[in-house]
Amino acid sequence: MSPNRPDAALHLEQFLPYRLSVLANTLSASLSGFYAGQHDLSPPEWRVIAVLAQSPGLTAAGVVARTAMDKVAVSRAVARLLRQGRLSRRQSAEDRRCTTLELTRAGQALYRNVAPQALAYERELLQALSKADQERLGGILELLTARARELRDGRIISASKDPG
Amino acid sequence: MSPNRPDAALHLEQFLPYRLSVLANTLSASLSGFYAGQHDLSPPEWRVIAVLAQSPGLTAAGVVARTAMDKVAVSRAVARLLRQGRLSRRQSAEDRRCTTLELTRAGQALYRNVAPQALAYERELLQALSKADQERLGGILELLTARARELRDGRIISASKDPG
DNA sequence: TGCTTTTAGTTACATATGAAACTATTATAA
DNA sequence: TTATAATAGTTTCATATGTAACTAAAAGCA
Repeated sequence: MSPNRPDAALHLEQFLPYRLSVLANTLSASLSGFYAGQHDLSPPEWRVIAVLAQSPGLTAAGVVARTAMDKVAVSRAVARLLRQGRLSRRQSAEDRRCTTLELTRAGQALYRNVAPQALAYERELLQALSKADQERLGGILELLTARARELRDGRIISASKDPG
Repeated sequence: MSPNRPDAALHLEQFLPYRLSVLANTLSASLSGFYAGQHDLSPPEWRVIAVLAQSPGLTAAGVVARTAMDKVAVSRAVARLLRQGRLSRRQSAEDRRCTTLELTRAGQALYRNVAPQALAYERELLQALSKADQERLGGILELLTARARELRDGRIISASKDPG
């Protein structure tokens, strides 16, 4: 990848991808415990609900495009939400391959119930940070996410030139 | 980050736990592709290697304590690393329940090979950020992780008093 | 038109993961 | 002591997840 001092030690608890993974998993465990315990809702299902609350009438592919979920996850979440009566779908007339998705009344009620609690959770979390850090965080995540995608997609082979 | 009233809409792509999850998963996919492709090594296995490189002679429980991994994951990773000859273990004389773990020469060689590449990857990633943001990030992650654990363990019920 | 490719979405399979049960050993305490 | 609880680590089982294969419909194109 890039030639650093080849003998630099890696300290796991200081390693950024590891730290992000631990944090994200901790949050995810809290939240999914809450979704599951209170509402019989898995995290992928919640994501689908949240996205459709904002953008009713999306197709499954549309949900995929807006959520970093893969299409199998979306397909399964949608199937379960349909069974639960939280979602309805209608085959498109022009293109009979796709179906558009909408929240039912029950789905909308669920969203109105869960969304404020999720936001309250986020607020509690952010109170760990100063106002200044809260404001930086959004930008930092955006930059890191963009870079992570570039690295994953191999658009960056090795840019660093031993910056010392 | 998000100025939300109790009835504010939740926008998934702005929701901190979601964003962290997407970022962590992207990084994890890159890295585990690399570990697996180049070294036949799973992420949990890599974590065990990294921790033992720093702290030889830990028990499995010691690895658990230092890594947010659960004991089943550690047990499985250790079993596989033993089979691969990357780890050795010795039953403790005082307490015959526990075994101490050490990297073999092969394990050490693997660590010396992978660690610099992982660090290089981290460096590439961090170059997305200004020097100032790089320095803030560590502190932010520490604060968020601590708060996330408090929330998960229920030590905080609801502290916020509508700060808006 | 008819052949090939692409896209939407589902299903099948193989692997990963975590909770809980289990084995073996040590600690506690009546 | 000897019953009870606690700890280290493994195994079992049930679920989650991703890859690849599949079906159906549409698009490209010869």
